Amino acid sequence: MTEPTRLTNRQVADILAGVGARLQILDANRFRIIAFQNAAESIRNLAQDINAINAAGELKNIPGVGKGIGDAIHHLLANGSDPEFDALFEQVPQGVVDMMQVPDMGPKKAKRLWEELGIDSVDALRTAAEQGKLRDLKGFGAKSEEKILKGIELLSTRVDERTSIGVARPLALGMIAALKAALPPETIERIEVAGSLRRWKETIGDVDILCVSGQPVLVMEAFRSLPEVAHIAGAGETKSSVVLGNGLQVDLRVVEAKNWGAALQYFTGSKEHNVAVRELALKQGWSLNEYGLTATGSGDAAEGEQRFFAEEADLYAFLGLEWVPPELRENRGEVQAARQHRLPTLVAMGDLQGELHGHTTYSDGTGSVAEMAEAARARGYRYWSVSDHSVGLGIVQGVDADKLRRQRVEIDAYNAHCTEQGIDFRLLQGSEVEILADGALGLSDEVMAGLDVVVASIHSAQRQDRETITARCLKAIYNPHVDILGHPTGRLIGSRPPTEIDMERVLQACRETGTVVEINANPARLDVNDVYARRALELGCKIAINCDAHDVLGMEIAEFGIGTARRGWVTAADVVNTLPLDAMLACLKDVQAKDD
DNA sequence: GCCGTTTTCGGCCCGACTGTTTTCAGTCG
Repeated sequence: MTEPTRLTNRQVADILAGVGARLQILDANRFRIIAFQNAAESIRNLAQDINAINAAGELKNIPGVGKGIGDAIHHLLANGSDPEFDALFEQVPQGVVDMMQVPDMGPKKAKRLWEELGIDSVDALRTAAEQGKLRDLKGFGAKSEEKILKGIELLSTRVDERTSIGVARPLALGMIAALKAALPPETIERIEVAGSLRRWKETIGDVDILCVSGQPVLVMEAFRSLPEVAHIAGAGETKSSVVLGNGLQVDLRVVEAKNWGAALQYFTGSKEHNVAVRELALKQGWSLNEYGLTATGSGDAAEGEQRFFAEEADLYAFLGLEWVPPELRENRGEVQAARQHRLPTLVAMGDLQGELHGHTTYSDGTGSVAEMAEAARARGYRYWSVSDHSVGLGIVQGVDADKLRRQRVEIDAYNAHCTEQGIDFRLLQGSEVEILADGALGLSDEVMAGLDVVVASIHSAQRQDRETITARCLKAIYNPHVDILGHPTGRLIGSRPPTEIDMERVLQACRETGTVVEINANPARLDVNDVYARRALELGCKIAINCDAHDVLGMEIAEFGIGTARRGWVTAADVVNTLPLDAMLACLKDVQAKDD
C-alpha cells in the first residue's frame, strides 16, 4: 500500500494561504478569507507535526482550525488533496495570486486585470503596463502603470523580503544614535524601536522607529538626511519612510508625549496581538487606535470620551491587563494570560551566570582559552565552557583525546590563577562533539566521561531523510555523557532550511533523558527557535542559552538568544545556565549518573 | 469559517495614504 507524500506543516499552511488568496480574488465572504489566513498562520507557527496532530484526532485544538478547515486538512493529509481546494486552485491561476505580491496590487485590482484584460501572471502584467494597456481601465491611470512597473522591479531586486534581526538591529540602533547626534540634545524627548524588532522576531520586514518630539519636521528632515538612506519612499510631517542601501525599509513616526503609550503599543504589534487587544477594548466600550482610547458609548463612559496614556503599561492596566512583554505579543495566549495576571517572568540578560558552548583556537575559534575566559569574565559570567569541535567534522581541525589532555592543563592553570587571585570564575572543559552520519559520536564514551560538559551537534549529512536523521540524533541524546543538544535543527536563517528532523520525538527524548535543549544565540541560527523552545518547556525540557562564540566579540550576541527564549515564554528557572556553577552542574547527566 | 468573561448565534480592528476621483475604493501596516 502506498501512502501519499507526507505534507509538512509549511506545505499545509501554504495550501491554506493559497485558498485564502483565491477566496480574496473571488471576493468571498471576508471573514471566511480571514479564517483561512488565520488557520494558515497558526499551522505555520506550530511546533508539532500536523500529521501527528491529525493522527491523534486533535486538529480542532489548533487555534483557528474548526470543523470546516479541520475536515479539509484531514482530507488533505489522507489523500494528498482536497476536492474543494483543487477546484479553487484550478479556477484561479497561481500567476494571478502572484500578482498580489506587487506593492499596491491587492485582490480587487488583480481580479479586474485578470477578468477584464486576461492578465494572469506578473510577466503579463509587466508587458501590459509597458504597453500602456492598463490606463483604459476605470480606476487605473498612467500613474498606476508607472507604479506597477516600479513595484515589479522592486520585487525582482529584493531577493530576501525579510532581513535577519542580526543585521537589522545594529542598523536601527545606529540610525537612532546618528539621529540623536544630528539634532540638538533636547529635540528628541523619547525614541525607541518598535515593530518586530522590539518583539525580537528572528527576521524583520521593515524597521519601525517611534519618537516624541516637539519639532517633528526637524526630526523628519534629519532622518531623511542620514547617510545610510538610499531612497526616500515617503516624506510626511510626522511620518517618513526611507530605504537603506541593503533594501531595508525604515519608518520613523513622531507622536506627542501624551500619545506615547498607545502609539508604542500600536506600532509594536503584532497585528494579531493588536487585534486581540482592540477586541477586548471594544467589549469594554472603548475603541483603540494609535493615539489612545475613545469611548464607543456602549460602556460606562460617554460616547467620544478620550483617554491617553503616557506609558504602555498604563494602557494595558486600563484594559485590565498586565503589561505584556513585546516578545510575547503574537496572539499566542498572552492576552488571556495577561487578563489572568499569569504572564511568566521571562528570562533576562542579567540572569545568565555563564555559558556552555563556545570555541577557542583549539578548533575553529580565533580567541585563546585565556582570551575567551577574560571575555566571559568581562560579561560578568561565573563560568564558561571551552567546547571545541571534536574530531569527525571534516572542515574543522577537531580536538581529539590527546589535544583535550593538553587543553585540560591550560584550563586547570587558568582556574588555579583565578583561585589564587580570589576570582569567582571557573573555566569548564567541554566539547562540541560531532554526531556522525550514523549516530556515532566524535569522541569515545571514556573521553566524554572525563569532560565537564558535552554538547552534541550535527554539522554534516544534514539532508538525511526524516527517519534517518531523527534516529541518528536520538542515538546521541540517549548517550549518558551527552548533556546538551546543540543547535538541534541545523538551520541557517535565510540560507539553509532546518533538517527534516522530527523535533517532537527529539524533544520528548530530551525530556526523558534529561538532555538540555540549546537555544543557539547566533542570530543566523536562533536554534531552537521560539516555537520549539516553548514546546520544549511544555514537555518539561531544560534549556541552555549559548552564544557558540568563535571569538571574544562572539559573546555580544547573547541578547539574541535571550530574545528568542523570551519569545518562547522561557523563564530563568527553565534555563540551566542561569544557575550558579554547582547547581548548573548538578543538572547535567554525568553528575546525576555519578550520584546514583 | 471561527469562536465564546454578551457560547451554539451573531458577531468578527482601525486609521493613513494614494490615485483617481468630485466622495471613494483599494491597499497597507
